[in-house]
Amino acid sequence: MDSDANIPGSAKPTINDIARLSGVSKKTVSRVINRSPLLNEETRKRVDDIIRETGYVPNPQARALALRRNFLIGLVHDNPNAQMVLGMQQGILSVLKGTEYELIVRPVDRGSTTLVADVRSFLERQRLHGVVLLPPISEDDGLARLCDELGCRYVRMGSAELDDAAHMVASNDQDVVHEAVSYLIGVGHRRIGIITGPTGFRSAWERRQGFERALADAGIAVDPALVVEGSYRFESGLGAASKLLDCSPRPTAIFASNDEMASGALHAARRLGLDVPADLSIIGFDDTAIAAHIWPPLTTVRWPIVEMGKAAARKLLAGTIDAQPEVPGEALFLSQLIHRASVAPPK
Amino acid sequence: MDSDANIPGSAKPTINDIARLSGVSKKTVSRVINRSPLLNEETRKRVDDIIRETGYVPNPQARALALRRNFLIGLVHDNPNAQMVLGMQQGILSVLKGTEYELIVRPVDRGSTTLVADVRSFLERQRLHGVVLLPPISEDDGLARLCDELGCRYVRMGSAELDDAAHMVASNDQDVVHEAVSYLIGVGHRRIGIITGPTGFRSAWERRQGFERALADAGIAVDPALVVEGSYRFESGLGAASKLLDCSPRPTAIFASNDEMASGALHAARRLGLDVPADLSIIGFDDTAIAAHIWPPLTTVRWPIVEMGKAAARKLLAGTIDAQPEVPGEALFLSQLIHRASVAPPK
DNA sequence: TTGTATGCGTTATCAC
DNA sequence: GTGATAACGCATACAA
Repeated sequence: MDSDANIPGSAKPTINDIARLSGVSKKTVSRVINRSPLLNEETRKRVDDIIRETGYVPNPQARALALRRNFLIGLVHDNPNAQMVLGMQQGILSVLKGTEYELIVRPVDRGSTTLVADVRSFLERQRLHGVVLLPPISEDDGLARLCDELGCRYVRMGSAELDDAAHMVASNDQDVVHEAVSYLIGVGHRRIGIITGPTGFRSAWERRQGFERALADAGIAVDPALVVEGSYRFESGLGAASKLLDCSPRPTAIFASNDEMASGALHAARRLGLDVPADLSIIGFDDTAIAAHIWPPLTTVRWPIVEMGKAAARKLLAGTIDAQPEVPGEALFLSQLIHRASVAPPK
Repeated sequence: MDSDANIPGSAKPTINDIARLSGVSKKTVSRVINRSPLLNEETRKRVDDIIRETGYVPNPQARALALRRNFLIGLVHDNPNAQMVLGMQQGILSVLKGTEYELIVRPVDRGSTTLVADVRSFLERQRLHGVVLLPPISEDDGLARLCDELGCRYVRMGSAELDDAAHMVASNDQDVVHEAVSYLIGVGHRRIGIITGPTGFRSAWERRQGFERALADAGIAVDPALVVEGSYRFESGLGAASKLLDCSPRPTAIFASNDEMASGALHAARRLGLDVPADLSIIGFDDTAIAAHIWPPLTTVRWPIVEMGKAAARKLLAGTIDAQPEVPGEALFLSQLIHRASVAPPK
């Protein structure tokens, strides 16, 4: 397919070439490109044919300048966990594929006092079509207001519904943890420990709430000694689990707020010569690659992260000519408990 | 800091505003922005002051249109493995941080017959400053030529030096695998199996070469039955290892061409009731999160992937005003063997 | 050393 | 329905 068929010098055709070749004005070509409704179907077709013949593609830079808006989607995050960033990227990109939109990745530093200012200058400069905000910075209402102020569409991803459906892609962390812990209780566990995520993370709070609610619903009091905070990292899981396993009586099960810490807990158990799941049951959260590949395979919670990425992109594209049918109620995504081999009844 | 200080209506200042405020022409302002050498130091300073006062930032869209070149770096890949994509991203972004460049991620499908055409239209449309090509598509010389033709800078990442230093960021896979296998031989192993990567991947070939060279150097013949191909996925590692462990006499050590397959091999050993490392030694490749978190912690090869990402970005930025000092000879990156607990002398 | 005129490729305005 | 003309904000060629 020679896309430069009618253009001498092999320069890429511009809107002017199309206008000349099809005997209409630039503006009319522009109308065809942008699917203007008030257009004679006949001229529409003629121009469209020329466009196809020449392989003309509008120049994104020129459009961006004229429209004061880029055809770019931003992924703004603070590197929470690799699995999440990559999964979201994958979901977003799969929706963007075939459209005129591209993905631009922008890590930020949530510790920085200039976070909002940084994002502001980024958005002002790049004039993005929209952004996806990942946790934990997605929990910052200031950023959402900033997007509104700058006229930049946004979708927040999070562990709870902290915005309206058009701006939110949420998972039901609290409920699924409730289910997981209830399952532990169901097979007979009574002393259950939790390794929480770090204070300040909404996901940490939601998961802990699910844990406590499950205990409460079963009439079990929460023993403060069985609640230890972690940082979502392997070492913190190792340390927290060691602490938990020092308690007496020892807990017979541990819910770790993510897989990495769960795998740390597994190591802690092994150091003490404890068999998992015979002596200690463990449930994680995330269903990362680790979960299925460690021994024993980890019972954990699977987050439909890629689907959430797709939903986020669809929300951002809503109303454009690249819009895809949006599934109604596509704001809340249900995580599910994946049963593997790290849970057994207590001895 | 009110960046709209002197601008009524709070519109962002343009080059015209700066020119007016500092009493010079647009062109002079443009020269200041682009660090033109032939400039009166005095006017330079005056304009610079105004720029700082107003918080003026040149509009990237307008620059892109005028320069026919965007301030964007592309990461083009075919989703080889999550660790690699993310590591490269991290490295690239850390170099791009603070510059005017942004990162745009573009997954492609190497199976598609239109791969080159797809990349071409992507590059033609986006007018990127440069691209980073990840394996396995980085091994495609056609893509490199395409970049040259389109005047798009590029850097290829790979397991061997398949381009000149300015366009290549390579790791020494063959040598480090030679080292790893020699180490196995050194502690006494004689029957060593290998789970290779899929045919057609340069990395697979390099690693296998390293394996065979190490055996040859030790005067050990390669037993074809001890060479099994995998797909770089967990299941293939499980299957390949099962095959290897079926041989008699059984191999006492296995080199798996990546961690995911190594972890599959670990599961295969466990199924047979074999103890690692007492009955079977295993070495992986990648040093992914899995490696340190499985049991026993996996001896593996660490790839300086983030550093390679940084180097790639630095090469792409060379010659720009955002250029960073480039370490000489920054084309070959040395992987290293990470000793953990999955290797022991044979019984 | 600095300024003027013009172009980059598209969209918006407002006529016809 | 369609078209001439002026933005959009910056850079380049060529003068001065």
